Parts: sequence; C-alpha cells; structure tokens
Amino acid sequence: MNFSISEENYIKGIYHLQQETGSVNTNALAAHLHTKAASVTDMLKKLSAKKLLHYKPYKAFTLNEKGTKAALAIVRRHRLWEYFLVEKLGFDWDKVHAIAEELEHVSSDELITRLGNYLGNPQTDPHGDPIPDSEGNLPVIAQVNLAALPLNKQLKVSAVSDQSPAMLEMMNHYGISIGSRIKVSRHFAFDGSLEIIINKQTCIISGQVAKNIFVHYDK
Amino acid sequence: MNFSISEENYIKGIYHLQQETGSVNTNALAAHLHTKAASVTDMLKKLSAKKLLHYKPYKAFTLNEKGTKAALAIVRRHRLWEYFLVEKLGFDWDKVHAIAEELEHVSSDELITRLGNYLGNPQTDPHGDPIPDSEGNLPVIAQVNLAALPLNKQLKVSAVSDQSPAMLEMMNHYGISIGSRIKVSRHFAFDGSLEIIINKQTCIISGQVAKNIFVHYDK
DNA sequence: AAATATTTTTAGGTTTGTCTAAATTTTAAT
DNA sequence: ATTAAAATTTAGACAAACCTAAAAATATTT
Repeated sequence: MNFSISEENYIKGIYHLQQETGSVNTNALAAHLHTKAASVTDMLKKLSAKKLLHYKPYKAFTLNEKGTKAALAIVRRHRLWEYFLVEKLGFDWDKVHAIAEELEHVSSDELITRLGNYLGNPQTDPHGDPIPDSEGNLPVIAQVNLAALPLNKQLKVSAVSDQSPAMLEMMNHYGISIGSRIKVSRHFAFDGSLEIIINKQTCIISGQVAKNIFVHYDK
Repeated sequence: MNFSISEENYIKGIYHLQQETGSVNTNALAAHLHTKAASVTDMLKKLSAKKLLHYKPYKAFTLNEKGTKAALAIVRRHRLWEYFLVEKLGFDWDKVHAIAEELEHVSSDELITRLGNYLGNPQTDPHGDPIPDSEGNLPVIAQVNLAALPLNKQLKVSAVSDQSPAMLEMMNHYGISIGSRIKVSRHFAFDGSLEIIINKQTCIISGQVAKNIFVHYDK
C-alpha cells in the first residue's frame, strides 16, 4: 500500500498519540498536527476507507493491525534518518527532527534496507527511541521513569518522551542528553521535583521534566 | 525563496532542456515532465510571477539568473544524493535516479552542506555529471581527447569538437552521442585508429574521428 | 498571400487537502 | 431528566496542480 505525505503524517500522528493515551480523539490529533478538527475528520474517512483504522463516527479511534504496520514503517524510516543525521552528518541530536520529518516520506524499501545496513541496524535513534525492524518489531528497551526511582543509584538517560523544542532546550540547558549518567540525590515530595547530580554538578528539575526522562540502571 | 515540489520539478526540467537546446518550448517541457501542455502553461505563469523566467506568451522561454540559481541548487541536491546512494549505500549507478528525485526536494541548506562535506564535496555524480557548489558554480570537468587515453577505462563522451554534418553522421552511425559510455580496448599505433566498445559492441574508429571526440572518466 | 497545420493559451472541471461556519452527537452539569 | 457545554461531523469554499476541449496565435505550405 502506498500513502501520500499527508496520509503518512496522520498515520504517524495517530500512532504517537495512541502510545500515550491508548486511543485518539479528533481534537487531540488536530492539535498534534497543527490542523483543524474538520480536516482530521476528512482524513479519518479516507484512512478508514483504506482499512487502517478502528473508527466509528463521533468516537475515539485507533490504528488497526494494518494501520499499525504502516505506522511502524514510517517510524522506522524517521528514526533511521535521525540516526544517520546525527551519527554520520554530525547534527546535534536536538536539531534533526524536522529534517527527518521530510526524509521519512521518501518511499523506497530498498533505500531503507540499505540505509539500515549502512548504519549497522541500530536499535535506538539518537533520542533513545527504539527503531522498529523491517518487519515492524520494536526492540524492547528496559527503561524506567526518572520520577519514580530510588536515590543515589547510577542511572543512564535512555529516552526523552516529550520531544518538543521547549523540552529539548531545557535538556540542553541542564546538559542532559541520551547517554548522560545521572544520579537522583533528593526527592521533594511537595511538588515532585528532584535534585539530581549530572557531570558532578547538582541541580533541581521539576517533576514535569522528570516525568519525561527515562533511564536505565547503569553498569 | 522556497518552492513546492512541483515548482522544483518544472525548474529542473527547464534547466535540463535548456542545456540541450538553448531555450525551451511548452510541448517539449510537457513531454519531459510527462504532463500536458496546459499544465505547463499554468506553471509558466506561476514561475514567471515569481520572476524566475524570461517568458512571453506563445514564445519559447528560458530561466533568468534567479531561475538558474534555483535550478543549480536543485541539481546540486540531486547529484549529491546520487553520489551518496552509490558510494555509501552501494546502489548501482543506474538505479539511483528515481530515489534522488525524491530526496532532492528535502529542503534544508544545512543538510546539503553537511552531506557535501561528509561526501568530500565530490565534483561529479556517479553518472559523471558535474555537481554545482553551494554558490551554484559548475566545476569544469577535465575533458580529455579520446585519441590519447589509457585502455579499458570507463569513459563518457562529453563533447565533439567537429560538428560538421559528416562528423555527426559518422557519430550517429557508430551510435556515439554526448553522454555515451565507451571504453577504448585497443590502440593501433600504425594509423592511430582505436578499437572501442560501445553498447557492448566493438568497433573501430579512425584516429581522425577520435581526435574530435572528448571524454572524461566515468564512474 | 491565403490556407493549413502546429503550438500555445484559455476556459472550465477534477482531486487532494485544507479551511470556516453551521449542524449534530456525545458528555457533563444542574 | 433536561439543559448546557464540548466534541465531532457535515456543508460549502478555496488553493494547488492537474486534466480535456475549444480558442487563439504562430509557423508552414502551397
């Protein structure tokens, strides 16, 4: 099945929102794609006619198996390109999203197969997000949310769930990136904020930020 | 200035036809782009409004300076991607055109700058065509006379100095034209005639003919 | 130079993806 | 259980890029 760029963007948007909330509603998708609810409804009808969705008018919707497979193919392309941009072209990891957003729509299976091989078929992209294989299988990467962790263990940042420019800018400011080694030294119950140690420096991050940072135990 | 994918395809099409014939007419461009004359006229009005063309209704047209600059940027992107696909991903050189056709529309100056550096800013693409630099300057590819060349190298015909009907007729007869890929398999010292391989066929050309054919190394 | 053929443009219509505004359905509140 | 609010869909338009068919301009023949 072949999709237009717009269709692909909707499929991917549904996939990502689904990851967070289980199912997706029209307004949320419209906000996510910076478009209007009416446009979303139009596209839902199209994707539904192509049998990619579980969709009943006025109800929340999800990708069916076919739709999920399509989404994973797009996610794979996006993340492989991000990996390429960072590892081969030397882009900063917080600046590759927009470009990968364009590259992901180039539709050639052989291109993606070769690109994957060229890059050594990595398991995660520069943000720590897992890269589906060509069959659509997501590698399982054991990771835990920073907000709910014992103190004073050596941790390694493995992913950041909110990849908005604002979040990435904040990460940058704190000097936190994928692979950073950090330790939680205090937990403030009042507002959920954490005192963490990174690069031998102590700083405080809000509970909101912490919720978006995923880690695994280091060494 | 930012262009749609369609606009870019028209600009590039005009550029290429211009290279061959000096100026371009509506039907030729329509054929080249597999579209219809009426569609071409529509786009000519759009590109003309954007001040990229020398265009008077019913007359042949050419890119002006601004249009040529735009075209060269697109050609640069296309050829850098072709180089990448062949040299890094291992594609056969005759299978990369369609994919590069898609990649060339990804619009990020930084991407192209970094890609160029990563590839070592090559001067020619895998077809032997010159790659414009970021300023739109086309490198002059060293052309060598066919009569004075090592054997068994893959060569590409880049120019013919004597364009008399007699010479052209002979070229035609041998199936040689600009862009033809040839290989010199033997050199007869006695009269300077050459045995060459073109389209997998072996033939002999005189030293006189060879002197009028210019080539560059192909890859 | 007039008639014919070719080329190009105009006129009007289609598709995709978008929008606003109004109508409908669902959800929440009284 | 009504009513009010929110979410969603429908209706009708618009822009980009394409099309066919007819009209206009240019080129070619006779």
